[in-house]
Amino acid sequence: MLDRVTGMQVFVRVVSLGSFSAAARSLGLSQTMVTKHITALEERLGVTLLHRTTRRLNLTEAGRRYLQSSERILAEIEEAETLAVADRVEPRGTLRINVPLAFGMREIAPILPRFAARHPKLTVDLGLADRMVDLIEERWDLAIRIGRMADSSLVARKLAPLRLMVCASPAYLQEHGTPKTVDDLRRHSCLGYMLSAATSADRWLFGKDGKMSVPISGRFRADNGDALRLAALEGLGLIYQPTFLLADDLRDGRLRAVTLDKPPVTFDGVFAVYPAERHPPAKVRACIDFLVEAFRGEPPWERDLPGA
Amino acid sequence: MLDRVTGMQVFVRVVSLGSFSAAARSLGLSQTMVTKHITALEERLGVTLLHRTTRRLNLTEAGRRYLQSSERILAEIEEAETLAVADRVEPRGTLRINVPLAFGMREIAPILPRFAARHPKLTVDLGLADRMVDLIEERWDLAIRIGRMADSSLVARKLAPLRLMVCASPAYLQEHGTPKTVDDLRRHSCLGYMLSAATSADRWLFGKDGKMSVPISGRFRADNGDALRLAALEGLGLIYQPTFLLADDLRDGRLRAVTLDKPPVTFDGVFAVYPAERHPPAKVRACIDFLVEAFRGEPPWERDLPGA
DNA sequence: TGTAATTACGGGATACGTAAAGATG
DNA sequence: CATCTTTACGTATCCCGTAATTACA
Repeated sequence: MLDRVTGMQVFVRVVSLGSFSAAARSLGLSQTMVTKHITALEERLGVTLLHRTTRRLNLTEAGRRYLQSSERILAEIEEAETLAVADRVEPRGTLRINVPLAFGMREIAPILPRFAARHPKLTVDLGLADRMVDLIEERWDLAIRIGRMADSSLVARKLAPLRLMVCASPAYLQEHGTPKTVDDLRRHSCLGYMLSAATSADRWLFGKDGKMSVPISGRFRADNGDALRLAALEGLGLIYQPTFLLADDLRDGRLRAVTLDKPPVTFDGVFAVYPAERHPPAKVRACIDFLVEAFRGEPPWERDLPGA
Repeated sequence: MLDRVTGMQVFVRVVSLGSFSAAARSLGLSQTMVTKHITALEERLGVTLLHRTTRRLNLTEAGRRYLQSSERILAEIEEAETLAVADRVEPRGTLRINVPLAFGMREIAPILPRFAARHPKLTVDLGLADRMVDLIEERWDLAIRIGRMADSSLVARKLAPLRLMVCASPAYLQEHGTPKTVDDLRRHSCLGYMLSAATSADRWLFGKDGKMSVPISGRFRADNGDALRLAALEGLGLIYQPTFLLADDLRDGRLRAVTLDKPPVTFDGVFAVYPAERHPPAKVRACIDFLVEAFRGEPPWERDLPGA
């Protein structure tokens, strides 16, 4: 069957130009196809749309009605497609981005408004949550994930490297001593992070790919890095967290880095992840580009970092 | 390229059923084609419409927007096609019918309101004019033509036979005598009709197909049969006109039929003509059927007709 | 492991243009 | 007779379903 939309386009053009051949030339079609489109349309509808001789064209009443409908419908199709195309060209609509709480508050929230300001037609929804969200189910366009990537239905793009450090408050170290090896950790209070697979609440991982796993114990656990940080500031124990979380306190001396005999686990880094689709919308690509740019080179939280 | 409208239909169905295969079953398509329609749509737009795994479907933002557009567009297409189809099923809109003045006033105007009353959605425009109108150019849906058909771009349907008669007022015949042969007409005042090809203003035609042509002369001509009739009533001469024009006067004795040695010209009859199109609208077909029915058998103007 | 979406592939329908015919003013 | 629409006809395209493949819960 001949495409109905094409049929409408041909019909509208024929009427506006008043001639089959003019429409054919104008549309880059053969006269043959113009005839066929019109007759197919009439056949489909069971109605004559145009009285035609070789010299004159006259719309029937049905033709006039159908012409109006066609013009409206074609305009709406074009509008619909324009809207869709706009999506891949210019950031617009709503960008829903999900970010872990601690990293989000420190590194994303301060700079994201600049991104929003850059794209007037875009609304940004920033979700701060440490739990593992289902991007598709909850309709997040984008998320930032810390650590190692697993989900295969997502595309990940690295935004920055990530380092973990063990540290504690000067008061704690003074009182309990400074551990020198990962084995020493067994005799310390270690504030466990309850969420991440890499730093489970009762084990800390060290070495490349976290091959060395050390059981830990402590009197305080949380599923939130900042809560652990506050506990450490109070001298409750050692924490083992990414540098972005610790940087301020290290620089100000409220926390002190602890160097052990094994290097920290190597995480892959900070990633932007989004649903694997053939055509990610412009807003997603633009935001990722923005973030990559913002964290290019040495990430801000690594600058002038004392200790290990 | 895959039909865009079909694509929209598939897309809408997929979303409403939440599954490609369900949509395929529901539409009588293969899963294959559902996939292809959706991906073709996405390819065309350059935008992902659906996040999909084998278990779940989730609209993207662009998909939600396009869904709304699609639903509206499909509804409008259906409405447009329904309107067009209604045209061929039920008389509706405006029927513009053009009828010769004399015949129209006598035979059509009295019965056409019944036709209009029968079709509530129909508006009837009755045009009474003897001049030869261009149906297509002036947008007449239908015309009634008296005599012989010529125009090939029109379809003609016979409504009734047509007879011509020569007659005059009793006073005229008393004063000038009654002609017995067509040759006698040369010595009479013949009131010429200026319009019809069959009865040209200076010739009267007799015999089958009008093979016998008789030159005439008279002191009064008109392009309107009724004007000639009134002249004849005043005794100005003979007239040679269709019986429907003369019937009343013959019955009342104001005119008297004249029988000559040659039969009147055989006209084809009274015809309904309409533009030759493959799909005449219902209003045209209904009106013709109505007229055929009204004039079925012996036409009203031939009943109880005295004279030849 | 079973169901759903996607890809591979072959056959048949058809959209398209060239060229010739028919129509019109 | 020049121009425009329509028909005839051959071809390359692509639309479609079957079947195999991949992905997911």
